[in-house]
Amino acid sequence: MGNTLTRTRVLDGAVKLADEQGLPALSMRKLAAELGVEAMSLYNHVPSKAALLSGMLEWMLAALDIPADPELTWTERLRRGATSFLAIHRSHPSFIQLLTSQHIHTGSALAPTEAVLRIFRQAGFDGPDASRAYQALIGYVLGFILQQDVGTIGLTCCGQGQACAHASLLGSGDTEADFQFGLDLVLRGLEAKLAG
Amino acid sequence: MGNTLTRTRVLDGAVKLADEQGLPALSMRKLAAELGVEAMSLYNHVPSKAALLSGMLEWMLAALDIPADPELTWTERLRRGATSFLAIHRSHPSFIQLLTSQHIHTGSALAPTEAVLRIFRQAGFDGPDASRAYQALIGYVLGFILQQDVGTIGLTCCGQGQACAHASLLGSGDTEADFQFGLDLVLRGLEAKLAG
DNA sequence: ACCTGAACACCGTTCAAGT
DNA sequence: ACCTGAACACCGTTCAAGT
Repeated sequence: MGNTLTRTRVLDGAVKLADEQGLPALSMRKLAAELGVEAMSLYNHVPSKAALLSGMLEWMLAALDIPADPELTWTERLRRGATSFLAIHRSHPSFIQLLTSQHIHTGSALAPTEAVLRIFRQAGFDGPDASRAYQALIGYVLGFILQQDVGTIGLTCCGQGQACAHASLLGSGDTEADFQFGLDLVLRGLEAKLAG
Repeated sequence: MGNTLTRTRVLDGAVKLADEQGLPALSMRKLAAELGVEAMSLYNHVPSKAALLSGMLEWMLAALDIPADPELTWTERLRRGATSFLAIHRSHPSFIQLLTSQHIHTGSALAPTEAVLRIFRQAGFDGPDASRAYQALIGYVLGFILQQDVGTIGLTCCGQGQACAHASLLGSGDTEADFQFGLDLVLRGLEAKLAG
């Protein structure tokens, strides 16, 4: 039968479990049960839980698409890359938490960074400025996503007796438009930096 | 003797332990031992570990200073607020992780948000735009800090056999300057939005 | 080579008992 | 009112034993 336990089957199951029940609910024992196997069997395909989490992150990063197409302007390429990043977060809510807790140094994690830096260099940013441009862009993208989970959720309730006008204040409803607003801000700012 | 266990003493100890050994090392049992007490004694002053973590976050947020001084330009007030935020992260490495994992809805968490929104409204941003300006600014600040822990650390090593030029590529050494670079980008972008 | 089950050293938390 | 100790339901992981 095709039910042999394998590394990809373990990763698939782990991502599925995290997607459905959240990252805190993911334990080796629960994952094993979900796969109809004993907890210790997992260790034949993954050396530790940390390695499992890193594997899940790589699994998700595989969907990241940063176009290198020279027909597109550099801002357009970055805009699409950022949007692809946001899409991963939408499909896998644990994405950001994995990204910020798992330190991976494999090619699959470095490739995206190099791709973005390459775009900045081609656009005309020199060494240090390419690095800073990278930090500004990724900073915004990362932070915006983080806020959706923190800010918005955390602020749906109010202290004291005041009514809750805050939930609507932040996140105007159209998250996609909110995201593009700030993305535009950063990209235009970088364009201006390049011209001036 | 002044060794009576108290909520503030518990919070002080928890922050200290997290500062020194990292958030993952903070357990109710270890914290109790540090305070020379049994684990269950903590529950007389804090209802749960989640409440302890929220308490720690409020503890840290108390140091956040967002000036309201009308003598300062709105960009200067925001710049100082953002810098104060970064300073908290410097003193307490767990700050961001607590902020993104603990959903608090007390006044101490809402006050900073309202302060920033007030500054944007006074600057001339109307409802939805104030919200988006807020998201863009906080997004950058949050994301930049996150990167320091992720990006930089995660990328100090390289895949394959290529030498490690990446560590120096990102984070040009002067983190403060790197931070101000992107902060400037966002604030100038918002200024332009207001004028145009 | 892969799976299993018992075991170890941890967790947060409940509950009954002490003062 | 506050502290304690045993206990419960979990963790990740080691190790010896099975196939």
